[in-house]
Amino acid sequence: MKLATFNINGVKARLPRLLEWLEEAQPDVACLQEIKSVDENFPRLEIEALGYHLETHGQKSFNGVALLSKSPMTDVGRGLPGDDTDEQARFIYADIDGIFVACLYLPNGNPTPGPKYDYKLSWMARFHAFAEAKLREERPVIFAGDYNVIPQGIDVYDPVGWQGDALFRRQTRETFRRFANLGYTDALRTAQPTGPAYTFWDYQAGAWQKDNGLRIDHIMLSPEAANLLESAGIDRAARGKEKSSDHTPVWAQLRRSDRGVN
DNA sequence: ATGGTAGTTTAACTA
Repeated sequence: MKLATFNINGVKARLPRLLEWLEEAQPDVACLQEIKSVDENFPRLEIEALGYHLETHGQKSFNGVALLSKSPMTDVGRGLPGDDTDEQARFIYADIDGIFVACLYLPNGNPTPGPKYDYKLSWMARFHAFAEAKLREERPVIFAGDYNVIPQGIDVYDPVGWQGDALFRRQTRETFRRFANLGYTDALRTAQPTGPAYTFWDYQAGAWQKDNGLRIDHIMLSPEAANLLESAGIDRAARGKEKSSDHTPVWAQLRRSDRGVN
């Protein structure tokens, strides 16, 4: 199974790029973030025409996540548990071929300090609790998406300049590390342990041309899912196209989990 | 210290 995550930054503006990427990359499962669309306006027919089942959790103007899968999805859920007052559409999950797959768009958190950073930390605390509970099921679990977290200095072009930013400050990295240390493996860093592996380049200041990137899109695997990992990578070429998203897709290839693999 | 770009939506917010 090939699973990919892609922050598309607006499904309406990005539809041609999205369709062309799906046809080229042929992911079995795609986790999309920042669809910036309500469910009723999502271009469902175009996606289904490529052979995908589709589940969305949309919102007007901002945020919004979607799951695309060539296999049917069951036990679909929307929203991150733990706060009934949270109206932001940042989390959707489903069972796909025996694997639990969640697509997430973690809050940016800037400016910091302030209410937006507080929201980021509280969202991460709820996510930690969810991921910890999921681990106890002892089965393949995948959390893929835009984490808005730069895990280490190697994952940003200018670590000093970014040290106060909500994506990189110490508390953000520590909170992400505590989640990972529950037992979640970073698929991309398993395939590529060293060196820059950016997934985002700002539209501004020629960031793409200068390769001033960040690694903030991650595919995190439970131990049972990590056992299935064959390879992982970044579709860098997508970022260089006309009218591209400011993010580029990250993918992981996993063996099917239909047997008792240890 | 500000602005640089893009999407959604139409002045301002988010990133």
